[in-house]
Amino acid sequence: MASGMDDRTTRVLRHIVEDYIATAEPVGSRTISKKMGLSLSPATIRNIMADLEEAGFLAQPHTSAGRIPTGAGFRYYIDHLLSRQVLARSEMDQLHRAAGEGNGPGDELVRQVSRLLSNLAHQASVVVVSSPEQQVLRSVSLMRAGVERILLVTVMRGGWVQHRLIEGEPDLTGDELEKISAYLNELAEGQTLPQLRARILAELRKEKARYDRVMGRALTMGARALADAAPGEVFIEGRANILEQPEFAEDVHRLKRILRAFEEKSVIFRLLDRAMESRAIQVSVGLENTVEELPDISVVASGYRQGASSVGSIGLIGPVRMDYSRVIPLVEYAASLLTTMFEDR
Amino acid sequence: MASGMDDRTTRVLRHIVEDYIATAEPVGSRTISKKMGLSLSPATIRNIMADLEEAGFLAQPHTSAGRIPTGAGFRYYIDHLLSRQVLARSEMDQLHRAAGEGNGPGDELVRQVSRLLSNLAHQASVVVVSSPEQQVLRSVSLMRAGVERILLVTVMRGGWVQHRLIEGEPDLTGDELEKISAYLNELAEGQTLPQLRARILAELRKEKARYDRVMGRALTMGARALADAAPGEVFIEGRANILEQPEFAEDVHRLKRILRAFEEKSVIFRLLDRAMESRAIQVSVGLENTVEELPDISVVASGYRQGASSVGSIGLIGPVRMDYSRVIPLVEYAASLLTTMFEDR
DNA sequence: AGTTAGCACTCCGGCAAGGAGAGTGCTAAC
DNA sequence: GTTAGCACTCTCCTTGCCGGAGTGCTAACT
Repeated sequence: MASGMDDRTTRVLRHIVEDYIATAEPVGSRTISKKMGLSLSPATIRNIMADLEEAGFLAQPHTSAGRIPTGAGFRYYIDHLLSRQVLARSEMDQLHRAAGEGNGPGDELVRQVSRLLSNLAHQASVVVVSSPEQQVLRSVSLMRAGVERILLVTVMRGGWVQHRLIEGEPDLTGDELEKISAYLNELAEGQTLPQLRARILAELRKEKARYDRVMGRALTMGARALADAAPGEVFIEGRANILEQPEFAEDVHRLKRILRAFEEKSVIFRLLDRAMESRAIQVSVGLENTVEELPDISVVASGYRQGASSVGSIGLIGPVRMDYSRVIPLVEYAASLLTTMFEDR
Repeated sequence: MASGMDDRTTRVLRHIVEDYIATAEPVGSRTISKKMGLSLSPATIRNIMADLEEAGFLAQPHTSAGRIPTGAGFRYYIDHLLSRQVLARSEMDQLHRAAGEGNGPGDELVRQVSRLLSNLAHQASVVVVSSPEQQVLRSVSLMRAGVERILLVTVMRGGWVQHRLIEGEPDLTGDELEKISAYLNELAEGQTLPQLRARILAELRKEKARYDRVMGRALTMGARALADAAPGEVFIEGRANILEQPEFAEDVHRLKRILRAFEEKSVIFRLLDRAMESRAIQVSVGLENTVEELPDISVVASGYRQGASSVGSIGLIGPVRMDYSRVIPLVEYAASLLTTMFEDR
């Protein structure tokens, strides 16, 4: 069906989508005719438009307005018609610089890149960091954090730092704590969290642990602290950019819905979920994204990796009318930048 | 001048402010007359209103509209006329529960409380955490974070965790790192960051350091990592709540300005700056707050303490038309809650 | 002297009518 | 299959008008 369109028809569709992206207004037959160098008259374009409407790619807000692309129209455009823009040297440089500045622990890095991405694209940018469950540990440390409070700090490959508080631990001497910490660190290095858990349980079962007090303590504390899986994280930057888009500036209700969604991390998680798995860039248009609360927004996202395993994804969220030809390369570049940054960490 | 108003005049002002807070619309003489039990006729009220306008407490949007309070009007109301609402038991309980859930490291605690505060008040809530410079260290630890990368983790009293990356450190054996870490930890406990810096420099000057390799390394690394002061942090919760306020829903431009300000942490810092110093609650109305970008918003904030020293402040940001009688007790309670939470940490 | 009723006046908001502009669909001719 | 022409539709903007809300002023009242 979709492939049953001839070249001329698709060219018209393409022009309509691009004009609509540029102007945010319904586009009429005359405009397209001019844009195509008057090789076809407005009347002909109108016939083609009628066909496209019947096929579900266009819609009319009202009888005598121009056409606007439907979700399906955008989808077709993205899949078949889109020609990517080449990123400007300066944009790539800016992204690199942002990544360079974010040389703190992992979160600073992604945050900086995300912020710049959002400004370059004039959309809100979102990064999700997957739950650290699959990630590989580099080191762990136990630190005193208060009376009967101990902090377990874990550092993952790639520079992610996490900490969890263990409460109600009877006090230990500094020396004991150091020993316990060192012992746990030894067990942890190179393991994933589930592996470490399993390892701790295995060690606990060994007889020796029962006799060595320090070891025993280390293991039970480790088991306690790691009992429940750590959640992933979500960073959102450039919220104000979405106000740049006329569709949101006008419709306060939509704006409210999307800002509320930003406060609810689980929603964002679901939104970028698919991108994390896949290696290619993902574009969800309007209703396609599985989040009921936000039927009229698009998400362009791409996963980034740490070595072979995907550890998160970065993307943009905005109205369906987005400049995909520019935004898609941007997101892709940002994701690949993150991947390389994490490579040598 | 201000105190030169008789009781009747201030009562009228008070009713106008409260009615305006409730309805967000200019209020007329008839409304006030009714509200005061018709003890005064609309005509009399009009005369009083004219006086109040001359004194700068009221303004008319246009000739035949009612009056709305000016910034000065709100100021006077807050300083002299306000009667605080008593918090509902359930609200206090909710805040306590939020504080209980946030039993992770410090930031989770303030975040949870801030979020709930924002929902109870229907405003955006902001917490700033002062730069950790004045805070007292509980423990530090050095951890391996990558090739030639070491992470310095510091835990403050009150459960604040910070980490900084030290790059380009030649690799050490695990054993060496542990020793260095332990030594630094010993130096750090009970010190503030500046004290620790001074102490490290003093130790470095001692002869012994030159001979003990581990010690020497520990000190130079410590000096490097702590060279520049750590910045404070800012958390903003409940951004979407400001859309509840009709003044923002209507005026997209204002909305944009405030959302942009939220992305610029330094602005928020300046806004809550004053509250951090002072022990009492601070209310800045409109132009009073020193931030040029946001002349038409109010900030209600209060510092919270860790023992004797103030370590941050929590507050609400919204339109000048805020329900101060409710919001002020809320913020105060939240701040005192944070203070008690940090007490036993 | 302060308070009040009465009244003319102003301004906003809503509504209807009318015209311009944009764009369509259809028909008939090329 | 393409195009010109034309009638039609719909939105949007302007204009004018009316009712409502509220004010300020004046003159009468207590």
